[in-house]
Amino acid sequence: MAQLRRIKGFADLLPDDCRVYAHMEQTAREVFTRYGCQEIRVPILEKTELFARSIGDETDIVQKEMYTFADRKGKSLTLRPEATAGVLRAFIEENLDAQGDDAVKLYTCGPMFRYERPQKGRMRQFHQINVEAVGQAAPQLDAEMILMLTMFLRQLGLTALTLEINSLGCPGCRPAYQDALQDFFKGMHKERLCEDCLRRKLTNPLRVLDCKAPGCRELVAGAPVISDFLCPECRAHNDTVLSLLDRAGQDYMLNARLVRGLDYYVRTTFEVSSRDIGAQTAVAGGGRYDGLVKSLGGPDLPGIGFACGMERLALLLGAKQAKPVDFYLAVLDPRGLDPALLLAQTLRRNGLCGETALEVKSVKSHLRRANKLKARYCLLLGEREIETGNVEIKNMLDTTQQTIPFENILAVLTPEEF
RNA sequence: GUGGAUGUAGCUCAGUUGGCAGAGCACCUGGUUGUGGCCCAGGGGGUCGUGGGUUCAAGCCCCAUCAUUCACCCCA
Repeated sequence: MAQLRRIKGFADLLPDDCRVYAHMEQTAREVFTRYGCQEIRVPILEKTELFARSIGDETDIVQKEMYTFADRKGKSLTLRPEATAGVLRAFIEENLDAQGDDAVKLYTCGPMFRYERPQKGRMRQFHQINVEAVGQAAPQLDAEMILMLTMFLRQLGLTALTLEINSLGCPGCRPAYQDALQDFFKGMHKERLCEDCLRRKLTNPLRVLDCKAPGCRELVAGAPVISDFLCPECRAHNDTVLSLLDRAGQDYMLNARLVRGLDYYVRTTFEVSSRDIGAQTAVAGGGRYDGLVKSLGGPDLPGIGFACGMERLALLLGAKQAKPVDFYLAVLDPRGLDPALLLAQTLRRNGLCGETALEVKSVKSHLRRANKLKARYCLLLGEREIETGNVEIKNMLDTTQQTIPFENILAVLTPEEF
């Protein structure tokens, strides 16, 4: 019989992995809370239309990467490929703007799904930590979100990262830039632009800027830059954001070719990347999406958000050690099994952390196990102890050892001691 | 969707011109009548991804297939 295996691009996160993921989530929670963010959890399954409308029909995500299927009544549903659409849907549906706040800041984390070929740092099911801030168009919010992201990453101990920033303009000024780009690419011969870009220059000329083909990069170097086309409002917005980052001591690089893959971004876009995790370098990315909430049927509110890829952060973080435990209870005589379990229960009721042996073994083998668990104390319960009503307590760190009456254990093993 | 690489013990991997299936780590036991880590000795574990083919003989050569992985693409 063939063994059942996990499906392609879906990973089991084992205990060693989960410690790292829990650490990321805990750090995010702690840092984001300082900024007034609150947690929200939304379904991972939504109507297909939600993603098609928000992410953009022309994007690769919608065209070929979504897990879409019909439910039992024929409704088209999709496993979320990103979090923003679902969070904003909830924001609208639950009237979260009715609180009278300047901006509603929400974070969430969980699995996302994209049907792509897996490779290093790219899974079909992957995990993101996501933040959305809705209700404010002020550039100060852009700066705050970027600073919050970098504080989070620094708190995780990650420093060898690059922050890149760009402005994509707004519906007012971007068309002029797109026209200029199209003009620029119009005369380009097939030998110079790659196949994809020949198509892109008509459908979404901004994407050509992001192409990694050597020929295209060469060409793009001479292409018009968005900053020359920004309207006065976008320019002022961008200047304020950059100035605030400067004054906050935040390093960054301007990247006029930074174009994000989702259609809804306007003005500020940003990306954090690493060279140390393979070909997929982006660890976090986001931008402003004024207009998106309205286009999803909500009030006309501006917003900005970002996502962090947890798999990619995990590649940078490395393994996290298992925590030591307080005790391990070794049983050397069958009559000790019941008392051991009850004793362990008492210790745990008092806040201690540890395990009890479930079968009788040699002292040596018990101590080896205690050592492996990194137990601070190994309690021994054998024939001698049972007959005298004592327990032998061995301190695993300094190897000292004492015999004490069963009922006095808590006097020795107090939580304060740890 | 396209291209490359790799599938041998729980893990990481050796395996020569085709000739009895190996190491390190991990695990278990012992070295101490009831004392861990270090050290020493011993031990358990493998349909060599799967199915065909060539051969006296295949882990090794050929074909197919599945899986994994890296990259393109795209993105977190």
